[in-house]
Amino acid sequence: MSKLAAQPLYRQVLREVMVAIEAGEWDEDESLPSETDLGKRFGVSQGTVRKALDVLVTDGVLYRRQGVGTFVAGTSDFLLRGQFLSLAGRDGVKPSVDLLGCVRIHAGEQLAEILGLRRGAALWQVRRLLRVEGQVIGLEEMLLPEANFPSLEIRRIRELKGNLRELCWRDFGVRLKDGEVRYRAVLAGQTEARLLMMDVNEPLLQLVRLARDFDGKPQVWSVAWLRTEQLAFEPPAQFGAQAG
Amino acid sequence: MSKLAAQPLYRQVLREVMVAIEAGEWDEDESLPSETDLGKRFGVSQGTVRKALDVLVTDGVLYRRQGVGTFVAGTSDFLLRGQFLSLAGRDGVKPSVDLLGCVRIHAGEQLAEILGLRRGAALWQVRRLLRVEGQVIGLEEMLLPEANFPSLEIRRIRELKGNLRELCWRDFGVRLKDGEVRYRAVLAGQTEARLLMMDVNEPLLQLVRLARDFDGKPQVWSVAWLRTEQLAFEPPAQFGAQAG
DNA sequence: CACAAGTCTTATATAAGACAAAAGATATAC
DNA sequence: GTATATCTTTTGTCTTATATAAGACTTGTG
Repeated sequence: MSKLAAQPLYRQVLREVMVAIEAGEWDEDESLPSETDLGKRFGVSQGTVRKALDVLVTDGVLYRRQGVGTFVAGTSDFLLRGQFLSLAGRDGVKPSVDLLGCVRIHAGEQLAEILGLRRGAALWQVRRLLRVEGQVIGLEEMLLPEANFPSLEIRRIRELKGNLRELCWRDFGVRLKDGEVRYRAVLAGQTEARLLMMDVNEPLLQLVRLARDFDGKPQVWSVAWLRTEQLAFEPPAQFGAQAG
Repeated sequence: MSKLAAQPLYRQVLREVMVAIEAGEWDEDESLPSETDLGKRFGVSQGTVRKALDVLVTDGVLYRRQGVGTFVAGTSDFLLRGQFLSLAGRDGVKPSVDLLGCVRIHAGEQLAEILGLRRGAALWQVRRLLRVEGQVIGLEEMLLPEANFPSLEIRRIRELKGNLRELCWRDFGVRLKDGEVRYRAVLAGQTEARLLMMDVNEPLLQLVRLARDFDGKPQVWSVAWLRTEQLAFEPPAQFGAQAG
């Protein structure tokens, strides 16, 4: 391991592992080499590798199974992380996704500023429909700078089953890190009502998120509108060892 | 440290530290003994203590400052964790709280089941109003079993500035752990509209949470209704070492 | 005396190595 | 053939040693 950096060893290991993942060295749900082997490779102890992997596990990049191995976590999709729960019940469901379309638009002033672009910059707008048991339950819209994702094709999105997150780093080398989500309650407008097959002025749960890459650069702006008459939305459980 | 338990050492330490905190051995923002000293006390090494504290830090029970010490985190209040952001802006504000009242009601069937009580069991209903810059922005309602919190007095709640969380473990020894929050969009009804000084059928962001104690027993059911015309709600950032 | 630079003490933070526990795979007994 | 033991590989736990950070204290200097 290079000595030049003034960073702790485990941070350097963390970085290297992250790079390897980004390079596609191990596929999704494929096991990494054992902590011991990674230790040999980087010239550090198993414990140090472990500490690095700990961070990636709590970040959701990896998951572990004792006695078996450490695996690359599926690059689960944007706002879809999280589940829907019936108002009384305890068991949640994940929605299925239908790609609606992918068109080229231009950034408004606000959006341009948020994404760090000049006004009027070209953007891809991708829209998807969320369903639970056939019922349309949500609409999701993502905006990506064309500069960073030059040849975004709907065909390719379909190939990856609409998983934009996966696509971003497979085809463009951009590994996205989730940002904070903001919640609002809004009334359905014309567009939403039409796509979600509901009446206007019905309440919708709106989620907004800015996803950045691991260098902190803004990459994807996404907004979702969810119908919550029958189901409530629950964001993904955050990790960290369970207390008790 | 007692050897009887078939749990890892650091879990036992974790438990003991938690008990000590619950017993009020160290006040809010007061530093714990050093990791080394705690190690002596429990008969384990500094590293083991550290691992236990790690969990409590990511759980938000403690916080650390290198070279200084480890401190008991303030028992910040329920749904108030989280902040409000103006729709464009990036800097959030925390709302101020006004206690509306505390009355004794009886559990309906559903609520009784959720809280693990018999139907019709007595509950305390506490209501609070949230304000940002004077503007009423939210209503919060909490329901606590009278059995576990026998003498809940509005005077006492006021004393602790409406911080129910603090009150729960100061006066009743119940340390609450946050549960997952569920989100919905609803329309304002008569009651909400009146208390929030708005029209009926305006959209409201509804947050529902079941808070349990550290033994997993359900303790407090809370619901909040938030106006999000001007501001969006952002839940608290979850911890875990920052990647890099 | 005032003030800044060094250094001492006490914290947390990191690293390595030894060992334990869990999960599969494989061999063995019956 | 099937159940049970044992072997191997992997993650998980724990200790010891050392590094780094932050204040307090000391000391030199105008």
